[in-house]
Amino acid sequence: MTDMTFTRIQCDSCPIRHRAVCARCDDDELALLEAIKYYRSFEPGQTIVWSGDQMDFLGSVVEGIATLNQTMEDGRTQMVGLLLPSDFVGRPGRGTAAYDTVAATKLTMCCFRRAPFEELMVRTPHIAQRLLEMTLDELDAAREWMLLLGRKTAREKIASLLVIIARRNSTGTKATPTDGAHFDLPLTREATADYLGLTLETVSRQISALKRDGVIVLEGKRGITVPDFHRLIEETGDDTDGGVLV
Amino acid sequence: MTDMTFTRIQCDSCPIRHRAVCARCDDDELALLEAIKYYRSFEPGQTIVWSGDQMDFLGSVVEGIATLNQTMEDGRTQMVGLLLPSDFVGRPGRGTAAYDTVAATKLTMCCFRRAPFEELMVRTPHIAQRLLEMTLDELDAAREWMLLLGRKTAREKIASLLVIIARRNSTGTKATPTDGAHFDLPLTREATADYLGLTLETVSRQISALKRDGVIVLEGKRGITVPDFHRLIEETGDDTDGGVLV
DNA sequence: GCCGTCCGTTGATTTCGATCAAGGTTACGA
DNA sequence: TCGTAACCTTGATCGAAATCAACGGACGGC
Repeated sequence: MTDMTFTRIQCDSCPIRHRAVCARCDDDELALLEAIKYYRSFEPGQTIVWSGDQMDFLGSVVEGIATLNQTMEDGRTQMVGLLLPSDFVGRPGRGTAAYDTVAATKLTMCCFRRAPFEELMVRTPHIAQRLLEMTLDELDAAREWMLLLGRKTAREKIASLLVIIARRNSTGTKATPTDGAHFDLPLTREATADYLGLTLETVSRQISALKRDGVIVLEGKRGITVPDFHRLIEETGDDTDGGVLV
Repeated sequence: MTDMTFTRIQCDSCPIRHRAVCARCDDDELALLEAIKYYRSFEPGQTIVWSGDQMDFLGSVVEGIATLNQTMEDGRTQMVGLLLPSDFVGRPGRGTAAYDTVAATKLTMCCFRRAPFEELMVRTPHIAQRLLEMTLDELDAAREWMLLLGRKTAREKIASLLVIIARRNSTGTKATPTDGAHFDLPLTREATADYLGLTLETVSRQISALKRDGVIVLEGKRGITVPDFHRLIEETGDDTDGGVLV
């Protein structure tokens, strides 16, 4: 299989085409994007970019999960971004990474070389408009995350994370999964702790507590089944009257 | 003074023109913006928009301070946005507010009616590009805030907030104020607590502690002088090697 | 098979910030 | 001038999560 064929095969299912920058591109523009596009793979735990490094590409997650992390001098770490398939990575107009970008699982990214992408963006207004929409969505997610970090209890934090993962896993954005939903927690206890602003011991204890109380069922270390999804949502502390907003 | 005159006078010093959406507008476009623009004033404590309400305008803060707040069912509140003069409010493409927007001080906003503004945005690509830049800046700020909420101690949180306020107060973005910098904390202890994910008692205690340790000097309840700015920065827990990034 | 490493769990104890409670100060209106 | 309400401070105590510590299971290499 040649590189070219590989690229085309990926492209058919590439979320870029469907949910990200090219959502409204015509064929000519898509051809230009194809020309500056390439794929990269990473292993779990591998750091893609270090904070402060030059970052000569932008891109989207095709498969797997990446995280953005901020670390203080003394080692305290806070995750500030969780990138699932179709999420965009990198900031147009700035070539320097502000955060460590780390592969949490086996990861495939679809990258665009920075300079030609930014050129294309200037010539193609709806790319900036689409990126604006995506960035506003990310800002909303960040603000919900801030409520979680600042005001929720450890138990509510865990429940909230499970709901977020379950929702992104089920088809359709923001869909409420059916009862009995099953999914894998894609993060280690430590990464989960960094997401939630907790220690890994507290994460472990609270997951055990939710299991003990029958809110979730564990299969192995990572597999999770939710017998009653509404019950889990109640544990998050969020408004239960459904996500009308966002 | 007629309304029209008032508008024009404000416009000369209106941050909209200089730092927000019209940064690169030509005269025709500016004239269009003028036509759909109006000013609104609010008193401290007044809620501008409630979460879930219809929001038929977008705009910028001209003078004073507004906050975005998220509240849980049981009353726990987290501030998720602090809007200083020149900051943009509202989300193009969504007419429903996601957060409570509250005036923290006497406040003047410059508003654009939603429908014509969004029309103008479609016709004028660099407005979307400018808004994208601003939104990315806000996202960066939100992520720094997440580190603060998730991993910093109460003392570090207070110090970080003081640095943020002092920097925005001094001329030039991200400038490091001179030693002896003096400014007013524009938030009540309660609003400060909602910003930092603390209780108002803890805020009060930590401010007293920083005063006791000579890091800051208080003048009245809100006035603050920083004798040694570098000393304050050390208290934030952030990298001391200066904001090379952002 | 055995060893070492990584990941996760659980227990004992400590600690930081929350909570409960009491006053103090300032501003403003009657 | 006094009274009151909003805002702030400080003290005593409590509790949730951090920290310190030990252990167990899964996996991979030798």
